[in-house]
Amino acid sequence: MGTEKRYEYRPQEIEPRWRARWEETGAHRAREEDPRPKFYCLDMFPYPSGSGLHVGHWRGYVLSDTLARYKRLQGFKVLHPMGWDAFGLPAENDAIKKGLHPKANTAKNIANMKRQLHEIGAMYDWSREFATTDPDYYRWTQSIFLRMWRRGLAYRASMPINWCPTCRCGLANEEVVAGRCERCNSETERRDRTQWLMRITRYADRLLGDLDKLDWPERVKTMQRNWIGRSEGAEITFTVKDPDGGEHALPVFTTRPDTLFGATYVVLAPEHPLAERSAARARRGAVADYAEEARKAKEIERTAADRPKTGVATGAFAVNPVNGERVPVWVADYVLVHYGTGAIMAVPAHDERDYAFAKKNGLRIVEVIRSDEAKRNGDGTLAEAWTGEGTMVRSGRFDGTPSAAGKRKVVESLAKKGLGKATVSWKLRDWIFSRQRYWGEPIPIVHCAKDGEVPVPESELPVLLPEVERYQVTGTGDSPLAGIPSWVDVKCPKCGGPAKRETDTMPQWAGSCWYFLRYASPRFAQGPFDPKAVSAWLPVDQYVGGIEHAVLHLLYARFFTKVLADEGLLPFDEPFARLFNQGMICKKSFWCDTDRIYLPEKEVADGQQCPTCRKPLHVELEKMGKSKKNDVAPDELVAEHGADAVRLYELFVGPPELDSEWTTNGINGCSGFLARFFAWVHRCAETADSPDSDRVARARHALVKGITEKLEAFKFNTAVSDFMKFLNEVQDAGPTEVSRETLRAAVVALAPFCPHVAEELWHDPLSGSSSVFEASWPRFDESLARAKEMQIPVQVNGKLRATVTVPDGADSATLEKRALAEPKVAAQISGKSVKRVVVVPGRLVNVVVG
RNA sequence: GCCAGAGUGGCGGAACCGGCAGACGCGCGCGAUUCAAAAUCGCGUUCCGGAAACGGACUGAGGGUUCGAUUCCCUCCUCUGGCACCA
Repeated sequence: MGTEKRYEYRPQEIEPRWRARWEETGAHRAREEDPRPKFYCLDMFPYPSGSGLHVGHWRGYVLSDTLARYKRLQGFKVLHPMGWDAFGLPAENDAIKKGLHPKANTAKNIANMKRQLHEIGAMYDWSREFATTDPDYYRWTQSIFLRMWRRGLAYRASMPINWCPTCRCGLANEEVVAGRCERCNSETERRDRTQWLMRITRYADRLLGDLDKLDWPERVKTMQRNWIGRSEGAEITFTVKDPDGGEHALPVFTTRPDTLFGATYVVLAPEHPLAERSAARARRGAVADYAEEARKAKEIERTAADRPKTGVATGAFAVNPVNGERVPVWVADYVLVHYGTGAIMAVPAHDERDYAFAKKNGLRIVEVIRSDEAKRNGDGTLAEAWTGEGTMVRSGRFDGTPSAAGKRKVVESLAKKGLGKATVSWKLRDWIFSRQRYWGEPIPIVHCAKDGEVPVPESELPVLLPEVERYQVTGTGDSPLAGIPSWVDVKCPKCGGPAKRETDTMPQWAGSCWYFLRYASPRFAQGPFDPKAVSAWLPVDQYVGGIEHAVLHLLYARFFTKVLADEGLLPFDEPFARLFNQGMICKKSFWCDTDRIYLPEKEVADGQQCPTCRKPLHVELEKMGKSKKNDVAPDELVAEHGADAVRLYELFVGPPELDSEWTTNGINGCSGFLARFFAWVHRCAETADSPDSDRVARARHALVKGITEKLEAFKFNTAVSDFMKFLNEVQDAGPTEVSRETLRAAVVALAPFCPHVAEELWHDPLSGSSSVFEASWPRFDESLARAKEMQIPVQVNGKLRATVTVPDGADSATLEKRALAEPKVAAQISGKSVKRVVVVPGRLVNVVVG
């Protein structure tokens, strides 16, 4: 015990030294000319926030770094880059809050976050660092935008948009959650504005179909499938007469053409062009009022699920193409203008929403799909809508047809008359791509009275953001850029006449749609990326990040990649082969209802009371965050235990894909383990090299086997416990039982997890001449990883009664004999007849008695 | 409502393909060291009964399949996340 004191583990001394050394020697540089196979390990692009990293942020970074270093030791050339997603609303809002210019504020935040990331000890290749706000980068974001514009993928349209009254700007649909602004939680309104959109819908089928190619978590793929929302059905054309006698075709979308005979009314979305046009004169005012109300209604009210269905009759009638029946036309906001055709045929007997609406408004309910499973009233009428399968009835010549076959037959018969066709509808909508904000990439388009939209010539890119004093939103809905005539007024690149620059900027997502391509050749000046470098490094082999990007970023990045592939710039059309979503780090938060504030744990009085008002606090386990005052800064932990210990605990805290609770004490176990490991290696190295004893050899092979298998399976938490188990075992053995080879294997196996201490031990006492990361991953021998003797449990009727020790590989006969000879077993079976003995060699013996 | 995921000691969690439930760590208890404390080391630690030997119970609840179920099947409960009038 006294000797251990000599080998005191001092991470504060070891870690900065090795980080400086790696930096000096360029140890983490990814080199294209390296002949080894490549591995591209990427963290999701961080936004450099001003509030700094907490241990929750560390989790993903530690995870990806451990994997990257493991791959490196396995003989891959590893690309593990880092950079900054620095444009966008949060960056701008943060700057406004601090009264700084976003450019200065962003630079400050980047410097701070980079310093914090260094502490982790990750093998980032900082020579490839860039930010989306670098003109050298956004020049190419603008260039890619122009490629999309030329392909007709970027276009302008006037449409109702989500307007956030607090941020005073438009939001993409994806930024509106339950009718509220995702960032500030204000209720959003609808306003009309000319917007830039991306025609992502043109790629809907490929974005959906190619999900099958990806090694991604199933839930992320499911979320994307739901978001894209492919729905097979039919467009069926009804006919509507307006009061002036004009006839209008009214296509409706349905997934249930088999229920067409049960359509008892038709509903138009309030914004549908025929709503007012077709309304009877006496009803026109009511329809217009209803539409106006619906238009102004806040999104939150409109989408509330249990909201009662409202609507007005237009007084017009539509003709059902299958039987010529006249049914009333209604306008109701439960029909959405942007889905399908913005109009539906209502079949109350077989659709819950139509059923509710029909009941409320006294409309007819006609059952046309017969099923014994349907719930009925005493008189045999439907007690609720039957939405399942059944047999067609009251459907003319289709009577008796099963509904599944009926879908096809009805459409076929309509198609012959040109009154219907099979179609596919998508939930996915085009992506609103413009923001009325200062801090984003200017959209490189010039508006000319004569030539219309004119792209800024490539040679004039980037369109730089002007340096300005005021960049706050105007509140008029225009970008602050609109208020700078010297920037806005330009000559038309085409005709030289007076023209104006587009003043909208791109959304934050823009820069993160292709950054993973730029890392391959970050300083390339002839294009967004060097095709050679991109084909050498891409696609990304392992992408690591939070689940919050399951749909938006990951869908947009896939979209951009497909467009660039169609441009002939990429030899692949999916950017991220494999995806891993780490769970969140949580911690208890303390909320005082009276004071309406969160309290940090250390200010909470005994008995979980508020220190000021003495009332009990709301205690909840929540995602760690500064705003909830439950964040833990890594700085103090690093100062006390070292980065390696923090890294180890980040992995040990729980299964990486699940949320885990951070406990302050938990890290002690990891830090203690490293101290013991450090001393153990030194102590063993002191003795003359001796061969491994049997148990040490076994422990080593079991360790390497365990770590290798667990890293491959992303089971970082149990990999760490394998290490602890190993040390517990070999510590029981004396130093003279341990070979040099075992020490080397253990140190290399630790290196992905705790790179600093592994590097230190590799050099001293193991006298490595180059970096431990130049070593190769240790091999293991399955047979040596097994113990020579094993304990086999013996059960009687499934209950454990004894354990016998037998040599590894003992056969069934031996096991049975030994088991029955066991006194405790004999006692249990005496006086009973042995019906059967189940022997599983290497596992157990179960004696069945009756 | 629909679709995922989860439910195991005081706590975080482990358990290969159906084979000793509770690995590993935290916490706690006892002991060593210390003038003392921290740190460190050793031993113990699912629960109930028992001084102990030992016996019994136990993986959200209930049922089923099996020699044997945390693991497979059915019914139900709870929690978390996503979607939510998408016709």
